Amino acid sequence: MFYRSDLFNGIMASTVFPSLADVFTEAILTEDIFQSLDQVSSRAMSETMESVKGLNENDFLNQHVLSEEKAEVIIAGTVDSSIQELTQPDDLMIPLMWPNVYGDQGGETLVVEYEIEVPPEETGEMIYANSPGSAGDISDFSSEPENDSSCGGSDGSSPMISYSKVEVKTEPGLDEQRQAAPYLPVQAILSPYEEEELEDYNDTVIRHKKRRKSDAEYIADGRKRPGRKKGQTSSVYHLWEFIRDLLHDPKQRIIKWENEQEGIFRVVKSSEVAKQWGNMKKNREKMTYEKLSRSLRYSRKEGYFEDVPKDEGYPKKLCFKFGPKSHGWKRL
DNA sequence: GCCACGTTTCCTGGTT
DNA sequence: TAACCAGGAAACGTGG
Repeated sequence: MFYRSDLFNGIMASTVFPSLADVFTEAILTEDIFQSLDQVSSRAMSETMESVKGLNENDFLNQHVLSEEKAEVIIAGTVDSSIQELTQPDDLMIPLMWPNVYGDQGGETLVVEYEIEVPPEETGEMIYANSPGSAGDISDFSSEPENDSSCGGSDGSSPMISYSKVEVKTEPGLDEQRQAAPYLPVQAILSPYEEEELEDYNDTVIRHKKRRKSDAEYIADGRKRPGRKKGQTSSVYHLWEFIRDLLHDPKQRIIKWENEQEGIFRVVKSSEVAKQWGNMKKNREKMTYEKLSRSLRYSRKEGYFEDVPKDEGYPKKLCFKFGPKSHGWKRL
């Protein structure tokens, strides 16, 4: 079973359609997807470019269903375990981080940090792909990079990418915990070792931020200063993504589809959903369904959810519908 | 430090 | 009466 967001949003959307760059590292959480991708990992990326010809922007969103056969053709070209230099938009096709989170492979995880800048003359504006820490980006628990060639070299040049490779050991028992809650991102369940590594990593990020170039340096380079722009979405794990991933988990019984084709779902155990959302956000016991539903109403205002059609027999309570700004909830 | 986003928290009032 | 819904207001955490 393939989910649209898994196949497209995370890997190719921003390549073909720069306007979709904000979903570049969308969560790839289902085990099936990892296995499928691994089996085809050696195929050339050029096949991907051939495969996506003829698709339009809507094919990467939630409006249409692609056949599984077509999806397999597309993902066949998307995976290449090698790290290559990124110098132009098409190079974004390279999978920038590809962890071995499936199967028992000793807990090794390859983490690749990256930063991509597309020259203004090619797109009319700068594009910044999501950085580690975005939704579904499991590199959050990575250790401090061993080889940080991050942007802004000492010679004043501006490298197109930076990356590092690290190994993370999985503590005994974590696999079981993660299997018990497959709808949660990996970073939701961390070992003490990984928590420590995460702190180190965050410290590194803070130090890195302090080294950011000045406005004058960016102007001298003929570039815009990086930063969130109006309308640019956050890369944190959102409530609608949490609910979507819950619905993708066949084992859970706390939320269910009322009409999957329409994106209408119903909360079965409100307190349990709130509790798990609280755990996800490190909010623990403080989260309640009252607060969660308030967030949900705000999300509805923003378009991530929308009103459930009246007079169509849906429950009046605890029933919601995904909105136009959410995606990946419909199965292919 | 500023700013935008996406909540979180608290609240009042209404509905089922 | 409990549980849920609706939305205002302000604060907060995150990340560019």
